[in-house]
Amino acid sequence: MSREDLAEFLFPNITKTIEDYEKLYPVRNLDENAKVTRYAPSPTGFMHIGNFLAATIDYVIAKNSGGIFYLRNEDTDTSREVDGAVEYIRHILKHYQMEPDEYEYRDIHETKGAYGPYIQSERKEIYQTFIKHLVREGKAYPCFLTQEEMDVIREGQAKDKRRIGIYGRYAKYRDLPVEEAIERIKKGEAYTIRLKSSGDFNRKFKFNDLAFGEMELPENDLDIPIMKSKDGLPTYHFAHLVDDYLMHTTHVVRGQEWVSSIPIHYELFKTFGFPMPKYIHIPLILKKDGDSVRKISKRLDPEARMSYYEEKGYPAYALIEAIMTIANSNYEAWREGHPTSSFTEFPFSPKKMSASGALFDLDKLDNLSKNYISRLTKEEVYKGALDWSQKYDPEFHEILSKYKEYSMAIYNIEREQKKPRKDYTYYSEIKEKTWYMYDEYFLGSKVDFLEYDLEEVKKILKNYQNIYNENDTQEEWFTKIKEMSEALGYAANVKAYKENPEPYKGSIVDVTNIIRIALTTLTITPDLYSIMKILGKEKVLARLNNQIAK
RNA sequence: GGCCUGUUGGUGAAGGGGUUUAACACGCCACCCUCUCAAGGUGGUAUUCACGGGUUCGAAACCCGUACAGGCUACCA
Repeated sequence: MSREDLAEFLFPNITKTIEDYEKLYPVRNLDENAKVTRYAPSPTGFMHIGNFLAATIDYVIAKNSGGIFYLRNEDTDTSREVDGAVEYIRHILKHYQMEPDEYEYRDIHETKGAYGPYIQSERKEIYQTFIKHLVREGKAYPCFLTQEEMDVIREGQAKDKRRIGIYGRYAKYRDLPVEEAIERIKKGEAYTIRLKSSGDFNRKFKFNDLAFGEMELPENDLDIPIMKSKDGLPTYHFAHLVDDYLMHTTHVVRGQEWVSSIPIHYELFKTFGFPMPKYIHIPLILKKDGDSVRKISKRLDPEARMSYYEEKGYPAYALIEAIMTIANSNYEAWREGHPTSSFTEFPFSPKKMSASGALFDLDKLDNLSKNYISRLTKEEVYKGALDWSQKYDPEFHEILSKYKEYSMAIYNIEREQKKPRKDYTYYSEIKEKTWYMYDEYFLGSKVDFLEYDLEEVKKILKNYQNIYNENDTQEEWFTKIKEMSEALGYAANVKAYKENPEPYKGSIVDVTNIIRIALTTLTITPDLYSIMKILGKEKVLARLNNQIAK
């Protein structure tokens, strides 16, 4: 019996050939410089910030070159699959304006692109066609090693300080006679298909990574599994080969943790004689943990998950800016010169990427976000707050819907000027900073005048009630406050008071603080005059009366 | 243990032999402005580029070694 027989026995239903698929998926009709990239996540139900970095770079590279950015669902590990995961990815990509040109969304029955299926579990036949070819050529074989046997091998290798893995004499089944293999399978023994590696670990090859530059790596000599026993699906490495070949990916962007797999991929592509895509291995996003630094972890670090940024309500723009700064630190300088350009116009350079991992700087993100929100119009801020609260704070959402103009007036305080206020870092902060403007929240909260004497407080509030006129200009209003302060024994000039506090009960700061507390419960708010304008006469008087009546 | 990759401030980093007394941005600190804030303004914030050696008239930059850090070492991606 021959290898041909083994191939037929293993894959009796596979009738297509590699050539058939090559015809089905011809070279893409694109410009010479157009790049084809993909975002290829596993549907595990969350998105890691590192994956987001990769996706962003993928998107920029494709769009910047007039190429294609497609989404491929890498669901070969059925045990890790989570319901709704792809739907989540779809939402994220949409939210960050990185919608793929080709995709397959089962949940909404939508698919686009001529190089599909874009879901790996639907590509089983394709993979098996390539595997069958390898078996026929004697470059892959069924392996009957059990998990227990492999554990023993690994332990032995570790003990003897040998390299770990299935290679050389540990590859027990690589030369098993075809008859015996068929017999074992007929008996129902579980098997994987392994690559029969022809590499030599002591030989090096040169590899050019677009980010790292040239590196020298040892050849792969591991008989790595290419097809799993459980469901006949390929492993990542093999799917990468087949998919990126057939889908004509030109640039693979992935995390640095993959550089150690390059020898495997190099051998795989070489075995088939396929051209390798270009690789851009991107820095890992790290996290400070005590004195040391480690890869940011979805389990330990909330900020590793994209959902963290959504929950807080960071505008998509801010996160993209922050992530682009990590990709290429000259991005900020470019942005200064191109304030209204899309990030996709940025001339991204893989070489300029840091080779060492980057700590994600939340302070920087906050700053970017704060600046961005400050440049928005009041309508845009309102929209942002409305969208965010709809999902994360329904009660606040109701209030916002009810008081649209009123809310926008709040957001407009010191906004329409050259240097606008920077109050809000993210949308969830808006409620924290404006709640007292709404009676729904204000009326139920405690008003605490701190260490101020309550009789004095009432006196000040009564006086203020008398001079308050909702039609005053800001200047008129402030002049009145000053006059009132002096009349009550408070210094109108803070500087003078600080230099010589003796003759006074306090300063105008105390007076305005008391009014501020009465109106908002807080000592820190935006400009009082603006707040009263927005609250309106009725609310202002009611809030003052409330305290006087106590 | 093996293989690979890194190492410039609190953070992202620029710089790839002399123009660096190490850019820029964020953060932090101080002061000014000021009704509290938020802003805004001014200034400060690495005597030095992990360490040791070498090459050179000259090194953060080039070479070698060491240390340290990180990644990978699954029928996970």
